[in-house]
Amino acid sequence: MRGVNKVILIGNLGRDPDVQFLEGNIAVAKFSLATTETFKDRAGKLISQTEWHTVVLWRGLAELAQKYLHKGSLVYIEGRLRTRSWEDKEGNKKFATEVVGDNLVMLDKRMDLNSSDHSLPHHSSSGSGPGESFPNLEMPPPPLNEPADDLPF
Amino acid sequence: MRGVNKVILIGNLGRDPDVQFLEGNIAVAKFSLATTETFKDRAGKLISQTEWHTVVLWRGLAELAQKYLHKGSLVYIEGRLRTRSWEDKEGNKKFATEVVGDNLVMLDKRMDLNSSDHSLPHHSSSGSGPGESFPNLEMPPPPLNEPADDLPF
Amino acid sequence: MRGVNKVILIGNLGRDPDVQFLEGNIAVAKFSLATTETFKDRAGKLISQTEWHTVVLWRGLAELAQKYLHKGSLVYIEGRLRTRSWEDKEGNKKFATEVVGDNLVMLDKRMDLNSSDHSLPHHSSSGSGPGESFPNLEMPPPPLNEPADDLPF
Amino acid sequence: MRGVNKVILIGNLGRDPDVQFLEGNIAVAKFSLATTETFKDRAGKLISQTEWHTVVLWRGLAELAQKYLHKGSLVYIEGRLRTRSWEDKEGNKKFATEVVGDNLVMLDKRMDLNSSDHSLPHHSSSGSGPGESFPNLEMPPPPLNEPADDLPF
DNA sequence: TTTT
DNA sequence: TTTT
Repeated sequence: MRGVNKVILIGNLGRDPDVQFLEGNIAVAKFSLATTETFKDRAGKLISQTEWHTVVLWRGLAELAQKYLHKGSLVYIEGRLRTRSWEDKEGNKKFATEVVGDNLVMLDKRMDLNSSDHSLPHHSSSGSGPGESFPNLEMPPPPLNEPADDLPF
Repeated sequence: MRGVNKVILIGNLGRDPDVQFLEGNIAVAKFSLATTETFKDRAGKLISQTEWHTVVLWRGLAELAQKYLHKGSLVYIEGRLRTRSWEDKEGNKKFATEVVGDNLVMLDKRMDLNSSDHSLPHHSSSGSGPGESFPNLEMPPPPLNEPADDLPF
Repeated sequence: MRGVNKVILIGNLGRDPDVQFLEGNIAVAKFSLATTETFKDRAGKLISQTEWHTVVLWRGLAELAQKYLHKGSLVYIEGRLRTRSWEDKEGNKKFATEVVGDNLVMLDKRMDLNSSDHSLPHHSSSGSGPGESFPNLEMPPPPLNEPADDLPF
Repeated sequence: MRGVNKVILIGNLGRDPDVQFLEGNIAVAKFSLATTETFKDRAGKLISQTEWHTVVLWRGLAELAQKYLHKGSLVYIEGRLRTRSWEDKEGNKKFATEVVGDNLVMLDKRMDLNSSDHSLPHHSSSGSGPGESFPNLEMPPPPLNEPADDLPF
């Protein structure tokens, strides 16, 4: 391949994720993410600029989103751009550009997953239950689990 | 600020850049960029997937684009996502997501800018000639860096 | 230029930043940053892997670090790799690779800077004072402050 | 996980890759990569700054490196930082920071892998021939994407 | 040396 | 529509 298509976002969810299950029980989550960048303009005035992104997550990441993300959550998303187009009922050509995430890092304190106890309550509006043992963690950048320090160099 | 909005693309221009000059002689360049990623599907078949992006460059970068980029050019673009919306004449809400570039690296051989002479002819789709000696490819044998700048550590 | 040298880190400071001022009152901050990635190995076992990085910040970013960062702070750092080498007193060749940051985003709740009130206490060990009015915010990726939506396309 | 450790490089190999095979026939490639960034200093003078990185690739990527990369090759590398430490024979503590790559894009024309034939000769420093028709540079006129996959939105 |  |  001779191409790269990469997006990196840190921002807050505008609403709770919308999660659906396709045939085969494949989860798809979708939410709006606001990234706000602050800088000084030429006059030295602090300018805050917010951009809204549509983020789409599949499978394990979608299930994580369903369980742990909600309106206001701060997340890091790494993914790629994808533009879809279609015609609405009036025959108007429509475009929508989305960020298809393949890595998700939750940045809210309450949402850390590094602990071995994953059943903490988490400020969630949707609720959850026991036994959230992350069978689907499936973090995308596959380990590779190299023989580490026996590098022959 | 608590946000990040970053895009990294490597791809080819679909057409020559469209460059305009706003009042104040501010250059704005716009072009379509195709990023093609190749991967294997579950059956092990090589799948090639092309995504088109609208890239917008301002000022100096737009002028570089005008001078050196053309249909087919391979470039690295680093920038941020920006979605604009408007209503067309029929009153339909329209959206367009663009990548506003704030870094540009030309990856075609003929387009190297490391020389101090930026007035080379370009737009050449094939031709070459003498003097393509790429002295900077013959780089000093690996490391051996200098003893820092003035870092007090 | 035909090169890219970019690093993106999210992690926690191992200690309070070490900040020094060079002649000309130029601030330089240095700290260790731990990035922890969790993934499943082939056996499905959750593996947590921590890497330590040396981060160096200059000028305005160094001053932000001094004021707002401390041991444990969660930050996003964007920068570039730089390897320095020297000989110690025994004449041994030494190398050190650092991440020179040119963007910093504080991800701890208490440390948000988007508010207009910047004098909040912040769990800091070093303390601060009133009137921290961010004269040096100087976020690196210069605004560019484009004439926005009067884009001629 | 609450960490990110990501490196993105574009540069030229300083030497042919050094490839070794560990037990289990696992390939490991190692090479030096020079990234050169050009910018203007305060006096407006063009400054060119080269940084050398040690890149390590595993398995399939190492095999690609062996087949297609050589001294001077221009590549995009995406990976993560890893610092190893050890003591040399004299008992001196040594450190080495490497970029462990998990994505590789070859940016030299001759090295395009978009074809399904990966067995091309490479190591050729100049020659060319028939069949370099790059049909994928003649891409379909911009957008007009397909109506999504099966996304339920 | 961090974080959960 | 978020966040501070």
